[in-house]
Amino acid sequence: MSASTKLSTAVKALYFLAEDQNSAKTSAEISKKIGVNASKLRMLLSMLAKSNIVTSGKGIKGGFILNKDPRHIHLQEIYCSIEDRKAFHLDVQKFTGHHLSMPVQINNYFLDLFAEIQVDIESKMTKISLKSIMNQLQK
Amino acid sequence: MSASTKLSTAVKALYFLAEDQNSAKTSAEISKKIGVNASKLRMLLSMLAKSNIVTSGKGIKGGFILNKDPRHIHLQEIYCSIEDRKAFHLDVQKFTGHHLSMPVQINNYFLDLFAEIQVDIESKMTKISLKSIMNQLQK
DNA sequence: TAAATTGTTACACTATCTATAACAAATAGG
DNA sequence: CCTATTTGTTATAGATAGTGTAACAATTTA
Repeated sequence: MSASTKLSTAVKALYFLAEDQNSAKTSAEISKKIGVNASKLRMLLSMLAKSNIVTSGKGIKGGFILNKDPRHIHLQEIYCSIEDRKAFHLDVQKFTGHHLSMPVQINNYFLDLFAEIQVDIESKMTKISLKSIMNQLQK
Repeated sequence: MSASTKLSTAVKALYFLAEDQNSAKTSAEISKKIGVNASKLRMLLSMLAKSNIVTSGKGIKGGFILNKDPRHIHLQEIYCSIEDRKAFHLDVQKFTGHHLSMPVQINNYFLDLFAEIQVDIESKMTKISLKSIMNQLQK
């Protein structure tokens, strides 16, 4: 599952949970609603539980409940919870030459450039809350 | 080869060609210089030739020559030449439900968001020329 | 004790990536 | 015209990663 698919899947699940914060929803219910395999959903939701974005419970009365105000859940927070890699991870060809050789310098140049882009994207995602997405879609 | 590796590899090759625009360099020479397989380099360079960023010639006196002023070659141009996909291609989970269902709406939301990020990145890459990279590395 | 549900691991299948090889087509020089 | 060289493109075999699902221990409720 790509990082971007993970993110949109997590938002779909959280959106569904946000619609009713009173009763727990099972992975099977969420799966039916958003069309993603229940086992995969549990993998994502267990990570969101570790970040306290949702609470999870096992057993007959178990399932997942949103644990925060949707106004205070931001895309950046969701992303960090479910994905280790940078949002727009980029790699550069390794080159085992002299540390000041041109290829090594260019690798470093691109690492810096990509880091800069990463900062831009993170600042963008930090400004987007689950609530703002919900408002926007209901227009 | 990932899109980002392609880009940094192309820049390394172009950098090398920019250092001497008078004589053609073979893929074998470039390969030795930047540590990338000659066959792979030819694939990249043949695309750059189709975009007229380099010229290519076959035979004994053949090879590649930079065909533009490094001040007028921009990252965006290099990227478009060697890669069809968007720089930061992101995908969203397909969901074959009602066209106004929540999952479909969220897919569309993310497609828009990612397109917006793409525009930001392209404008950033448009401002960076090969010459500016060369200047920066020689500091 | 039984049923339900999470959390995690495993697994077979597919797809993608990687690195290199191979070779036709074109070119230059003699 | 012949030979050596080099690009441009295709193929290919092996490795790596992604996908979708299943399985099941651990936990919880009743």
